[in-house]
Amino acid sequence: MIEISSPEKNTLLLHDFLPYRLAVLAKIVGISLSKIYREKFGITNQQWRVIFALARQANCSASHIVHHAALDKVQVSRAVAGLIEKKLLERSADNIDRRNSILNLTIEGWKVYDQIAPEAVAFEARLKDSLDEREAAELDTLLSKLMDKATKL
Amino acid sequence: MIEISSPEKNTLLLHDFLPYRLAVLAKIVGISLSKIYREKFGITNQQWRVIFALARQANCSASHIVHHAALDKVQVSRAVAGLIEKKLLERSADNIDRRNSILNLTIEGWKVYDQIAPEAVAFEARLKDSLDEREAAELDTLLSKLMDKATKL
DNA sequence: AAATAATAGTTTCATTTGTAACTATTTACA
DNA sequence: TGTAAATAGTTACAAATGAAACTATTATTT
Repeated sequence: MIEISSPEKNTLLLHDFLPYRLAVLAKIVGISLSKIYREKFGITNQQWRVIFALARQANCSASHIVHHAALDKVQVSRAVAGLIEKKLLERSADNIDRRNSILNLTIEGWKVYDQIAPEAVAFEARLKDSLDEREAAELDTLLSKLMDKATKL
Repeated sequence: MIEISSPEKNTLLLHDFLPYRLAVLAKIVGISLSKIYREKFGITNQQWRVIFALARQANCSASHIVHHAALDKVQVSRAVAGLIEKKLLERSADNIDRRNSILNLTIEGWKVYDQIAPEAVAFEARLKDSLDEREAAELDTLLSKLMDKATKL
């Protein structure tokens, strides 16, 4: 039996390697998106996620954000400090458990959210533009499956 | 006509937001994968990409790697310097155009590649484990489309 | 041929990030 | 009750990163 030799037989193709593709795609998308909140409002990606999470759920603690924005507690702590300094967020004490802080967007914070959110939605729509409805649904399923698997590796 | 009010009508769901999902997935996958080259060989992600690119194409310049490993020239410069120090890579001069360097894996570099590559392939296979053949092909298509779109935003 | 621009790559410096150690408070348990 | 463990969050320090300035060489223009 003849073995057909191929130059790529044992050579990994970076371009096709799934972790690489995900990293490059996520980075490009992230940089593109960040222009919306960074250039206009001087907000970092982590700060944006905190705003995003607080818009969804008011009166929550930093650790709540940790679990809902895929940030670690140091990142949240720093993002919150930055947002408080910008007066987009305010912190009050939780008298039931004084380890917790209670976080809320300020009026200004909501204004920023209300300006960025529609642009973010539009950005996502443009990104998905080349996908039809079936493909978009499929993408959703595939990302969920991969996410699920990745957290169990 | 009655408009059904939904509490989420205008609230962006971070969890469903495509750029966020891509960022989180890529990060988790990347961290998981990095254990293969980081813990065993003390190699960074960027160094790994350079090795990966050089395994594919020997005798190439740093700028060739820039274009084939999604790194900028500073990242490549630093990764190359680190790999030379580890004696996994060697640099020679290009006498036709002396601005270029000519990069090659050393024997040691190939040994490292030969150890990591199969593990990387196995890692990717595990990640794709939950996808059937059709889904894997679909993922490929969707990532290509998104990548294409993202570079044009 | 001299001056200018372009390319390849490196270095520097300021900012960001990650890890670990820390404070404060609450919970568990012996 | 008192001591240890757990949780919430911050701070400090080292390492990684990004942007800009820099060196060296080659290409282009006049």
